[in-house]
Amino acid sequence: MSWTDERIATLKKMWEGGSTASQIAEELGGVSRNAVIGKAHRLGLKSRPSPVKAAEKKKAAPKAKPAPKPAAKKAAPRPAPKPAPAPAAAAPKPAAKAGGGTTPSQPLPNKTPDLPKIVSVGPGGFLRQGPGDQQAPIPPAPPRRLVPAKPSPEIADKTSLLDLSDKVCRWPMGHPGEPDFHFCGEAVNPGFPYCVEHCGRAYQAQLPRGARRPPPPLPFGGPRVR
DNA sequence: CCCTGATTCGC
DNA sequence: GCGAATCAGG
Repeated sequence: MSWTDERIATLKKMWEGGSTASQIAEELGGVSRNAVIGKAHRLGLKSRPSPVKAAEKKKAAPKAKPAPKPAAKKAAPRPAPKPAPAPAAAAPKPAAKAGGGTTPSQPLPNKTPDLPKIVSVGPGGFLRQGPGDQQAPIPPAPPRRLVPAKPSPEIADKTSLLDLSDKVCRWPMGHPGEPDFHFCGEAVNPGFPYCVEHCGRAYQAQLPRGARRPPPPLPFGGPRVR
């Protein structure tokens, strides 16, 4: 397998999107995890949130030891300070985006007006919720599943790879290389590469290793059928 | 052991 | 440039 333009683009997108090298390799197909990593480095992409060096514990605890930070053993001075945006995710704006397929049969008691059941706060500043209320509070939109609202008119107004900027959501829709592949294009959640809705999908609490569910974690609408 | 990314080095 | 082997860490 050779690194075509599309494959490189996919690699970049997924790498920046936070996918692991294994997931990227699986999506691309025909390449190993090492190949992805090697290529990523050759492309100039550099270490994003890697579980290995997740020694980032920002806590207001009375820790009198700011860590002396010893020099790296090998010649690899990777100054990845990781600013950590930490936006005020306390008030997720309930964008009443009635995308055609609303379900009016949802009375939504709203007995507890402002009382989000938040268990803890994730690393990126996102709210980590209990298992029961998965994505309930964030998107007010009812359970919608693949709305055929816009079947396949044109790719005219779709956000292509070239239309990406810091202001629009970079969430990929469809598979790269396919005619209708595009990106979300919505206004981004400030400080993040995705819109609010996709931030909710991109930044989820990592479940235990053994209990990962294959279907939801990644974009691209699921694994490609080969 | 599993996983992760980083780096090396022969090709 | 490529990627398997290896390294290093959680």
